[in-house]
Amino acid sequence: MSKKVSIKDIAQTVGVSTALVSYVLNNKEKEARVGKEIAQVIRDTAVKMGYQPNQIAKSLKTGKSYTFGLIVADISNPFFGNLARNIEDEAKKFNYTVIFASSDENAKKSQNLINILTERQVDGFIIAPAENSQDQIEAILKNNIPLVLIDRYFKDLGTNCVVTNNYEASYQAVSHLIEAGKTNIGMVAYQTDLAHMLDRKQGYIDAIKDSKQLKAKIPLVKMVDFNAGQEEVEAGIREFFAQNPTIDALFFATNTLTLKGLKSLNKLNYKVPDDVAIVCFDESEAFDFFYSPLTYIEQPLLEMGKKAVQILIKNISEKKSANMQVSIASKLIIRQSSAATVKKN
Amino acid sequence: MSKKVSIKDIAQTVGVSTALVSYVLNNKEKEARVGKEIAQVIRDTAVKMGYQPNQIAKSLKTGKSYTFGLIVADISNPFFGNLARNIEDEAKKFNYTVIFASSDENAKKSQNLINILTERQVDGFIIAPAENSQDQIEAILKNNIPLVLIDRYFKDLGTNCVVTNNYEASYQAVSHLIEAGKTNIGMVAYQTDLAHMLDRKQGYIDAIKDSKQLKAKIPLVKMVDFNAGQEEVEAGIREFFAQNPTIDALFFATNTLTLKGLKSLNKLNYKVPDDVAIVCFDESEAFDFFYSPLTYIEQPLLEMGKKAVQILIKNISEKKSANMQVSIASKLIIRQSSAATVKKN
DNA sequence: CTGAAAGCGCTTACAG
DNA sequence: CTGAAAGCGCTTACAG
Repeated sequence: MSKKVSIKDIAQTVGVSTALVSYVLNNKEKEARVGKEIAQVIRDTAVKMGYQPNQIAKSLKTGKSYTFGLIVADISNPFFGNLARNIEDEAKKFNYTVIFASSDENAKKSQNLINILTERQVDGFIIAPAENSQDQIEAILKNNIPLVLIDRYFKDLGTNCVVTNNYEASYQAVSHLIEAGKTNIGMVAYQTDLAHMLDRKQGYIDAIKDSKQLKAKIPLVKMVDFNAGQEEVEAGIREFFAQNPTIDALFFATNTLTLKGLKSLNKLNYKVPDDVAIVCFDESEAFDFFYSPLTYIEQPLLEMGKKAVQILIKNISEKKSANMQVSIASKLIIRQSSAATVKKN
Repeated sequence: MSKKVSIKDIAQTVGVSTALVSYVLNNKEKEARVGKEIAQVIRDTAVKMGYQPNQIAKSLKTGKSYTFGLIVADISNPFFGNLARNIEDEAKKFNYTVIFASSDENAKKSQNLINILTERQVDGFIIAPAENSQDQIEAILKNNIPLVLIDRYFKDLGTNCVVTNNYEASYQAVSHLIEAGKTNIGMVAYQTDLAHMLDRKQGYIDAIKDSKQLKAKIPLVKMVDFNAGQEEVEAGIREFFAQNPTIDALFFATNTLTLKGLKSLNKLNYKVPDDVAIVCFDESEAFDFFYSPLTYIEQPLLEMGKKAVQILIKNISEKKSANMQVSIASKLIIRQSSAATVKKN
């Protein structure tokens, strides 16, 4: 029923101009040198009338929305859910609000989301870019909208980005498997040109190639489509083993791949770690409950989220700030699934 | 570099008034009876100039932001992440955008978020309310902002809400345990007055009391604080068993409780289902990987998300639409963790 | 068929 | 110390 109260209503009630009310309510009394008593009256009246500022009007006038857009592949994936939560918390510290959206790894959807968010005048973007969305990212830049890529990035674009050390982490994880005595380590990865995935693959490949221990230094990578369901992953893994019967360890490139992969291994009756040792990128509650707790690469989600927001805020407030490419170290958590091979004799 | 192009820029370029441009770009040519050729010129020019409407300005004028606020306990909890995703998708169908926020079950944070979102002129709220936030919900209503509660609700308030059939689902789950031959079924729940939790508890209690099979019809409920960490839950469960050594089944009230509970059982060396059978509310990827795959209550997250959005949109568009309380049936997924007791002789 | 004008709720030089 | 006024980018009666 009650109409919303505006600055004008307060001004009329107190008997001053809207300018004064605005100054006081924005704590600019000193700059504007507003009388102390009248300031107090304005403040009290605002409270009494239940005034809530209209951010939309403020935004239109100031050109700042104190909002930014977060585009991830899928907010229901706990990896992104956690990232989103950390981003939300950090954004709040700067009085920013987050509009989130899921692109499903789909460039068309991604473009659509970018348009919607741009029209809503977000002050900046944090994006985990989908494949083939490079031109969209460039367009944002050309529009002079601050932007930070997260999780993924584009090598050719010198944009801000915050990622984990994909190459090194993979290299380390695979080296760990080699040290554990595994001799035929396969990798299961997504079929994509996105740099983070290529880095993970390259880390795997180089660890194999650099190894002193391995006799056969032949990388074995199985590619799976981004939208592959349980059946496709299962078929892929079956095929992988058929082509390479001597595989004794698998390195999974993401949490979603791992979950589907583990279910596949169960179905195919491979025992972890005796038949196949496992290491995977990302974490999941499920990894703790697998009969052979998984060795995994823990990404620094908290630091990544924080850093992304900080860079974005910096870009928003400073006219021309240099681009930053930040890589934050992840951590290999070693558990049973990669236990050392017991020598049989 | 390039300044954003406005309706005024287009008007000047074409040589017409901003009114015409507005009509055309909003597809109101017929109502405004704009000339066909000039309409086409306007459209072409808008595209050529790369025009993107300023939603903020639109909102200020029309009083509609096409945005709503989603407040959940924690977006990084997959339960809420999934809900959020379904809400996002449904909202998009109505050209709505979602601002999300996490309250951490904390009334103070919740109030803060509501204020922020109200100032941003959201057209409505979808809220999984925190404990003791009843007055906040009432305040939203008094402000005439459309609102739908989700997951949880307040019995005294006749607000819109979309929940699952907590009482019946619990009743059914516990009855299932009784039928499986369990004789001392305990429940682990959160200590809270929130109605969804009370309903789950009551469902448990009544199933015990109504049972024909059970000799001892004594409900055993262990309460745990909402913010309890792994240690507290573990201590609670240890205590629970100490006080009730004959417990042979546990019913967990949520996914987070279940995850901590399972870890506790592992530590305490209870075997599922032989020492304790398990049934839990909600689902989790982890449940598939527990050595004894869990029997759980699957909530209809897709339908809940959709329905909540639909009710909200209806409330926004219709001046005075009746409140709706919707309960959607969940589904008991029966697996090994609640396998029937084998009679020993 | 089209344009001039008011106004959404704010902020902020400017003038006094 | 305070007020009148312009203007952010739009929409929408109103008048012609």
